[in-house]
Amino acid sequence: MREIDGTRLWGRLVEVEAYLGPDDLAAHSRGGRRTPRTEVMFGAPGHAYVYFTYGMHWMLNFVTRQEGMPQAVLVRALEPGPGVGRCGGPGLVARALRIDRALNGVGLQPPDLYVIDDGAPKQRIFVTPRIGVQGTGVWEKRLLRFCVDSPYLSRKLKKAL
DNA sequence: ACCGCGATGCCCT
DNA sequence: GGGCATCGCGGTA
Repeated sequence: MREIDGTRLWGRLVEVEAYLGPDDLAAHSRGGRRTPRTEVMFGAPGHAYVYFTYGMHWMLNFVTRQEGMPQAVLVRALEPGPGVGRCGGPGLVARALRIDRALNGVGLQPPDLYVIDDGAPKQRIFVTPRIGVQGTGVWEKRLLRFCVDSPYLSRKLKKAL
């Protein structure tokens, strides 16, 4: 959920991935790498980790663990709320919700960026391996992608199911 | 439907 | 200087 100039921009979480640094070889924080980019992940939970990749895409993550434990959840797909564009993929999520470097490190609270339980019915959660993490040994097989059955999943995940 | 590839800039070695 | 937690296009079926 975001509130920009009094208007709400939101989507319902349908697909996420966990990155379990420092052990996780697919995580930016693997091996305890603490760099200007990964710094936010080493901080307190409940903050946004936003990074830039492929020269054009921003990725939104939520820091999840206590200080010093650099783990985060990547938001891969949302069911778009009213007036929100397609969110089926992490790059599209950031574009649709107008997320960029300005949100890196911010605490998850209104109005800028936050998460709520809107009371929607609970759904069964499916797990699959993560994609785009080749070359990470056992970590590319771990079931660290979590999703619900939804028409708004990312393209690659639909393929994996 | 599937696959291959180019875009494009920043991070880290 | 290599590679990247991606996306959409254009080609082949």
